[in-house]
Amino acid sequence: MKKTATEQIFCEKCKNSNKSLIRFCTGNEVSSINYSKTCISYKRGETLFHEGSMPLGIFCVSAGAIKIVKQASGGKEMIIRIANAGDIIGYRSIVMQQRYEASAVAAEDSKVCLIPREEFNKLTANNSKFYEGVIRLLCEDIENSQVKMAEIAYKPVRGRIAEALILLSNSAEHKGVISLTREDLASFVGTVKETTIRILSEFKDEKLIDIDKRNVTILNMKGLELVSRLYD
Amino acid sequence: MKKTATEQIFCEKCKNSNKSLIRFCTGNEVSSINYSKTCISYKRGETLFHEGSMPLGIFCVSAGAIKIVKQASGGKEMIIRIANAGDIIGYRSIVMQQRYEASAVAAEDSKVCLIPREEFNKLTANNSKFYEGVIRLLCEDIENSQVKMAEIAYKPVRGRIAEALILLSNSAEHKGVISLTREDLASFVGTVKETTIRILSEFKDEKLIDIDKRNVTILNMKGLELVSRLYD
DNA sequence: GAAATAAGATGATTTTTGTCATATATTTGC
DNA sequence: GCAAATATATGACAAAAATCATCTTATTTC
Repeated sequence: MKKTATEQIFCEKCKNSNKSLIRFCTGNEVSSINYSKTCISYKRGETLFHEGSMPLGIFCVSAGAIKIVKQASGGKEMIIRIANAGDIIGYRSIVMQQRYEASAVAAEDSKVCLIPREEFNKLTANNSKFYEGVIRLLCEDIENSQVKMAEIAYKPVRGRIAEALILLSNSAEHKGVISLTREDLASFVGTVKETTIRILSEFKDEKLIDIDKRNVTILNMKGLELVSRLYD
Repeated sequence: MKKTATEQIFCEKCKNSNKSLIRFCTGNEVSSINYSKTCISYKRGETLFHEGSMPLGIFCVSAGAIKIVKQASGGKEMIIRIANAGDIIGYRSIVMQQRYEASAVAAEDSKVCLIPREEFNKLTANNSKFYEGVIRLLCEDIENSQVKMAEIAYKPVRGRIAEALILLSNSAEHKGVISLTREDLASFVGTVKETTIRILSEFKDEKLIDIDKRNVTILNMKGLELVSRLYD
C-alpha cells in the first residue's frame, strides 16, 4: 500500500515532542529529522508495515492510535500494544537490524512521521542520551509484555478488560474516550469479540462505563480499578 | 537467605563461555570478572533474588536451571523464562538501574556466578560489543515474551505444553530430559498443575513422551511438533 | 530407615470462555 | 441518501480448563 505524504509536521511544533525521544535531540538534530522525515496520514485499518518485512525507519505517532499486531494461533491476532501520540514504533527491528516481528495498523485515523533508518542510526550512534532513551523503551517493552503475559495467563477476562479500559482511557486522544473496535479491544486483552461485548454490557449495566456507539467512556474509575484488582 | 560461595569456576574454563556474553570479553576483562565474581550453589527451591529488591549484579548460570518468576493474579505465579547454563539473569534491572521486576528461583540444583554491578557496568561502558550483546538479549526477551503472550492468549494448553517440552528439551542440562516439577511446567505455560499432569498423561498414552518419576523424555519429536502446531 | 512433607495422579464437578447463529445498528462508499 | 459492508448485540450451546477432593507415590529430613 503506497501512501502519499501529508503536510509536514515540524517536530519543534509537535506537542508530543516533550514526551517522545525528540526531547533528547539538539536543535541541529531536530532540523535534520525534519528534513529527512515523511509525514503520512493513515485511515483506520490501513497498514504501516507488515510482520516479516524489512524496516525502512521508525514511525513516530503524531495523532491517532496505531496497533502493533502479531499473528497468533487459530487465525487470531494479538495486539501487543497500542501506540498513541508521542510514541514511536519499530525501533526494535532497527536496533536489531531485523525484519519486523509484528505488523502495525492504524486503529484510528492517524498521522505518523517516518524517520528513515539512517537518520535514526545516526542519532543512536552520536547522541548517547537518545540511545539510552531507546534502550529504556526496550526495557519498558519487556516489562509491559511480561506483565501482560502473566495477566493473560491468570487474570480473568473481566479483570483484563477493566484494566485495558483504564490504560486506554489514559492514553486516549480525547482523554477518557476509548474508540477501539470491540474486536480490537478483544485482541488487546487476548479474548474474542463476543466475550468483550458481553463484559462491556455488564460494565454498562453496573454503571461503570457509558457506551455511545463505538465510544466507551469511564463513569466510575474507582469501580473499574476494583474490578481490575479483584483477582490479584 | 545468605548463601556461601562454592569453589570458584573460572570463566575461561567454563564450557558455556562461548555462548554467553563472556565471548565478547578480552582476556583482561575475563580476569577482572574472575576476580570480582562469586560462585554460588543453589538447591532446588532456593531464591537468588526477590521481585522488588535492588540488584547487586548479574547472575551467570553455570549449571542447572533458574526460573524467572512473576507474581500473578489469584496467588498464582508465572514463569517468564527459564535460564540454563550460559544464560545470564538480571541485566534488565542493572541497565535500567531499577529494582527487580521478577524473582529468580532455582528450578533444579544449580551453580551460578554473581558478577557485581560495577563490574558489569564497566563492561557495558568500555566494551561496545559486550553492550550490543546485552541489547541483543533485551530485544530477544521482548520477542520471546510477545510470542509467549500471544500463545497464552490463543493457543490451547495442549499445544503450549507440547511446545514447552520441545523448548525445554533443547536447553536441558541432560539433552532431552526435562526434570521440571509439574507445577513449574504449569506456571511456565500459564496453566495449573492438574491440567499439566493430565496432558502429560495423554502424551504418554500417545507415546509422544516417556515419564519416569519427575523426568520427561521426548520419544516422538515430530509428533510433538505436530501437536504444538495443530492450532496455528 | 521411618516419619513427614512434597509431588504426582485422577475423578467429579463447576466455571469460564469460546463458538455458532442470527438479528440489529452503524458506518462507508457511491 | 441509500445500499452494501462492518460492527455490535445477544441467545443457545459446546468446549476447554479450573477447582476441589482424595489417594498414591516420591523425596526429604531427622
